[in-house]
Amino acid sequence: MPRTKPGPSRATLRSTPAPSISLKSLAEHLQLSPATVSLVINRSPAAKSIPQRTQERIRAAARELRYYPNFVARSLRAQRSFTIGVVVPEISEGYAALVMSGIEDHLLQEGYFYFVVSHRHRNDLIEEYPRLLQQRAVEGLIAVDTVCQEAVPIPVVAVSGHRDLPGVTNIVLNHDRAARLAIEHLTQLGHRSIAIIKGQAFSSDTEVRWQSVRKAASEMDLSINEKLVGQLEGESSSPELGYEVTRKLLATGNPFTALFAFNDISAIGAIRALRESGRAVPQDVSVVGFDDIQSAAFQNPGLTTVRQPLRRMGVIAAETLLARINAPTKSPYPKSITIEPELIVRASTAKNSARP
Amino acid sequence: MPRTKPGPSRATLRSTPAPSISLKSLAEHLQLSPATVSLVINRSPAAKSIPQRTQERIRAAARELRYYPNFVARSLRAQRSFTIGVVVPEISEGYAALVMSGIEDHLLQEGYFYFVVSHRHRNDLIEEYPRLLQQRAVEGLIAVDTVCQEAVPIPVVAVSGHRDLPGVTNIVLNHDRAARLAIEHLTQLGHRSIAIIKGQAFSSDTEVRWQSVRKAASEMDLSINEKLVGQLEGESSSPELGYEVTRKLLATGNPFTALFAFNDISAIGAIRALRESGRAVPQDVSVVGFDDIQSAAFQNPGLTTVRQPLRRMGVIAAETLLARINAPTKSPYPKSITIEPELIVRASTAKNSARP
DNA sequence: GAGACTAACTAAATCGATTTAGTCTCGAAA
DNA sequence: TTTCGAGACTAAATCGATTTAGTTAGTCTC
Repeated sequence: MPRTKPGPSRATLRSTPAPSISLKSLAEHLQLSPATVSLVINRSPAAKSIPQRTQERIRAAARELRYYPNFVARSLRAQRSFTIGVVVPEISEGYAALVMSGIEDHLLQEGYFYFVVSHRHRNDLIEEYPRLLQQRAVEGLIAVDTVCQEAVPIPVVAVSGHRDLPGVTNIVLNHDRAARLAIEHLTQLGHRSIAIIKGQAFSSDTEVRWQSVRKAASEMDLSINEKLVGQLEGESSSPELGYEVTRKLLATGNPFTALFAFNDISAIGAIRALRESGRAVPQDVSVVGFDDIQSAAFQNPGLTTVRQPLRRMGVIAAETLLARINAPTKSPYPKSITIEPELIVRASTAKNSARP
Repeated sequence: MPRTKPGPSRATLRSTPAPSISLKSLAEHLQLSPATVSLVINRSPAAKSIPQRTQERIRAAARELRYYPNFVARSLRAQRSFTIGVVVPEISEGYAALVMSGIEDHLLQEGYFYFVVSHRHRNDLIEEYPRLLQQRAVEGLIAVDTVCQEAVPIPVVAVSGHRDLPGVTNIVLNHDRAARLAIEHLTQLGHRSIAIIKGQAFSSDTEVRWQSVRKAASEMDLSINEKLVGQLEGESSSPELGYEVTRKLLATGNPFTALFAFNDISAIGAIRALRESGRAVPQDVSVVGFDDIQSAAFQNPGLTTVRQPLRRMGVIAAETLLARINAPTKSPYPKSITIEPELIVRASTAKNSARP
């Protein structure tokens, strides 16, 4: 049975407190036909035979009676909604919020609005929401850190997407470069025993980044001790997760002088675990985060981290999506766009002081 | 001239890659009229005279041909959009993001979607966005930490709103209680010289909270030294602001053993400034924040703070708004709903060790 | 066999704007 | 005096679904 949601299944007629008059009543008031008024208001080329005087009169009346075209009627007629759907794992996370802020910037500027839905890693919702959004007539989708399951018939841009799906443009960080920046920084400081915290299995960046880290390490003749590799576990996005992994890493007894965390949040948790175990950061252990979220700079010590230009990635996602939406159908589109990371050195990393 | 945005002013006809067939074609396929099909699909009471066999046939075909009712057409006819507008100062702030996450939870559950717009404290946008949202046919508005300028003809719920406007339901924290919790906590620890950081002038909570603090202080026979009162300045929401004010407070030379910040973000900045000046937190100065954002717990030391149940406030805002939207017109609605705060004691406050 | 009912549908209006294909009037050219 | 063209509009179809007020055919009743 087709889903009749959203809203109560039988749409009930309600009298909304009429905010605006209709084209028809405006036309009546002017003693003209709706057609004429519409042509003038939309500055259609077909209005060129209508004398300036009449045009002025129409516009004046529209202003005076506060006529605003009904957006829904217009959407129906034009088969366009000027609306985008944005799918994120969780709104209240710094990562998604920053990307969204970039998305918003560009979309609103171009006259588009967007719906946000967050799936909290629930697979049923990841499948259902794109469908619901399509029923809501969105013209395109932006998926943030979310692996889309099936192809959809509208343009999709995935921020940190990594699967090569038809119809999807992926915006990806240059992870090879990101890993190299971090590892290089640490090795240059003299660190050879580096612990790594991988992301959760469900995060779309996890696998790619891990490969990049291994690649960067081998390029620098650094061997990664498997005993020093941990993985975030759990759905939440609190530093707690990083704290737990780090405690486990410490518990194994394998010494390390540096730690590269999957993201800033987990790096913050890691620092707490290290402190509790009596290790000072950065004197005993250097810590590098990832993302450069706002509070990274205001940790104590300030967090050295690999910055992802998240806001910028949001803007690019929006630009790319609108370009695809407004391009002639079936014209080619980019399958992938690469973004460059940047190393932000703060106070959580220092020269290795352990004797060699 | 009426605003013809959003979207290009002349709506252009585009062939969206047809994702769904229309009611009409489904009806043709079934050799029935659209009316019949509609009645059955919507389980309208008027369909009771249609035999079960036919109903089954219709539903089966709908499923098979993947018929989904066109939402825009439905909206137009029913004069309902099942869409809400949410106005926030800035998406990427923990405060708004948490409230939004609560809003979303409830709205989606009830079959509503929402548009988000962020005004970044620009007055022109604060005026324009509610208008644009109304043109987009939203059925109600939730304003987060935003002072609405003029009355709008649709239901509005303001989270942390404080002005008594017609048509607006305010969701407010019990600031008197919040201030008392913080001040009481500090005085019980033996603090008598307490510095206060007020919020920015544009924040809707600033004034109310300040009055509550004065009231709480006088109730506890504590006099607030004007020299120990600072105010956040600047639009950004980084700890930098709290850092700056605290430096100024320290520069005046007036001693204090405790500090009550406007929010957690500024408390974090304050702690940094205190440290830089050689004061340890909490040994030399106790610090209390406000909000209890996620990272408050993971500061070093963990931040003692007054928790606002932000997520919960979002849920309540959404509930209240939907109740108003679906209530019979002109029925009375709550002007104000009060939320209770909670003191979360962590490690940034301690007994006053200065000699009396 | 007329009238009353009921079951099983459907025609058509409606929501509000857009747009194509006209219509009507007037002045000028042939 | 017809004809053409332009100027100033407008009728009506369309987008897709909903819903009221029917219609038709058959059954039952007295």
